[in-house]
Amino acid sequence: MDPMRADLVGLSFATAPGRAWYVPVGHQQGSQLPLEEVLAEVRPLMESDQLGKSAHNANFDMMMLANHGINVQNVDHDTMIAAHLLGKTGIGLKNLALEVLGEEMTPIAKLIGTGKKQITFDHVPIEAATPYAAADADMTGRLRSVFEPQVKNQEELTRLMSDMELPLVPVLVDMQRQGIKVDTGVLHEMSRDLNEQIQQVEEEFRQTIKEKVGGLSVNINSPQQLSDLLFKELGLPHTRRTKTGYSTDANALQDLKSRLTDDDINASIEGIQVVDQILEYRQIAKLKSTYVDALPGMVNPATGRIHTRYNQTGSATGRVSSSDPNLQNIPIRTELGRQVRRAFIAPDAPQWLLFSADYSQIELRVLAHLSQDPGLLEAFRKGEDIHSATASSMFDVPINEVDSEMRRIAKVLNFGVIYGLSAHGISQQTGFSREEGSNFIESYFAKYPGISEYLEGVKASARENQYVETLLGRRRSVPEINSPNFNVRGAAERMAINMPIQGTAADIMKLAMIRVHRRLAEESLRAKMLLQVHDELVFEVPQEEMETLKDLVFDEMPAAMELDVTLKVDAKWGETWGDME
DNA sequence: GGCTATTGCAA
DNA sequence: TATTGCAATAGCC
Repeated sequence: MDPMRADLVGLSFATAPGRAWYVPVGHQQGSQLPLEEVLAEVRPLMESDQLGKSAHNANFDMMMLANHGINVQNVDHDTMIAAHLLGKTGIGLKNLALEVLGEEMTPIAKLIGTGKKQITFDHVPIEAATPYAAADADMTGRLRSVFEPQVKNQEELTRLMSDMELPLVPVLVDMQRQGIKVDTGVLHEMSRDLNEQIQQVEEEFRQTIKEKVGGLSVNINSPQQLSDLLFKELGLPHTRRTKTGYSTDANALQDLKSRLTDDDINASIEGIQVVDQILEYRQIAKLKSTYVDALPGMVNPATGRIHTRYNQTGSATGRVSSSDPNLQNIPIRTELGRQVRRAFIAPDAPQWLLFSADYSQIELRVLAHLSQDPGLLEAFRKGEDIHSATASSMFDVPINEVDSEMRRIAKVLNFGVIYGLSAHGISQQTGFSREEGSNFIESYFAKYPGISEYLEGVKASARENQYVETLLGRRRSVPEINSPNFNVRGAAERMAINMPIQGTAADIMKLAMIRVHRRLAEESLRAKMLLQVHDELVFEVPQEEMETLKDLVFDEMPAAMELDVTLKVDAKWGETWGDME
């Protein structure tokens, strides 16, 4: 087999961890395949890859083969991207085959088994694997022939495909392969500390509830059991209903607490104590189970790094998502949480550092451009703090007389407008009444009439077309926009409002990543792009390249898209992701 | 073990 | 009863 054969088209089949097999697209079930030949060549390369069996997706393998001079194109992934652009969100090859082609495909589980007896795919005998590989190849080929013309039919989608999604693939793969270094010592130490704290809080919790429940055990991790405890045993005032009981989430518990504090009749030292203990337990337990204890197990022993997976076809708005682990939701807002970020480190500090560049208020800038609201545009052009500027307008005071409460409220409105605000949402976020929430919205739109008109326009267009789109024409279908059901329609309207804003911001970031990646290569820098967190890019960089990298991202990120407001980029750097300035 | 519900972390 | 994600635990089948 000639490794550079142009018609060897890569196709991921059965992603056992770190293992994908490649067969030419278009082969049908039962046809003769040169699978043995392909495997003979590809398998040793995969076995020898330094990252070994670390969990990765097909593109990871594709690029690995490309690095070894095998000219593969991952048509499987390309087809999924096309399907995604066409609005087929969140479904894989098997579902697409069923939905689009009416073909039922046998799940891999049938071949490799499940549970303890499960084997990885590279141990499946070749005779057994061949028909499955052929089925994947066949379906992918047929799906491509369905989707390709549909994409070509729409100029915007063709451009998104050729100028954005396809060039982004190798960027994401490089980031996945590079990984980020993690100091597991920091995490192990934290785990011990948190364990003690958890034991202590749980013990206090048991003491507090002992008299009420006697010998009965309450699992503090079970919302159902907590609901019974708080609202049946302790008789506390009800929170909002869920399907299984009363809500015990942090919001509900905070509300409950304030009612227990304010209301003399319900005054309950014991109740307040239990609620506080649950809240504290939850905070620590969440951190420990989701991050502190989980992350060390995700470090690849060969690289000492965590290699997240980036999903290019996972979201309805065009965002990239991250999994295994998700590095887009590592804590930062509390000091305890930020400590987790400190475990993400530069290699060989201080010769190397981590560097982070983020778009400042990208979604509000996008909104200013899309809505052309004069007030919002002007505020950005003046370079003002946007929430203070909004507060200044809303409350009719000079910007230097805006106090923190006014700014807080304005900030809620600015965020709210991106999410499709409601009077109720605003009241929840601000702590004011629904009535006052409604008044805030009214004065907000009075000052930003362009935003109001824009939102009405988006909704009208959505009702007409059943879809909304970003500035570059990425679409999201919103069929329920015309639902007679108030709740269903309302939800669709909020999605319709949010998608063009969030999606345009996501498009900008994708273009920026392609530009920055290209420049890093062109200038042969050792700096590497590691993470994307929606509006932020994280790099590792040798100190002597720091200034170059800074100039580079300040050049490329704002230039990703030309809007009527400039795209501002902030940067910070340090030895860990947790302490940067 | 697969599925749903609840909860909570990020932008 | 604000948008987009991913993931942990409980609890059911």
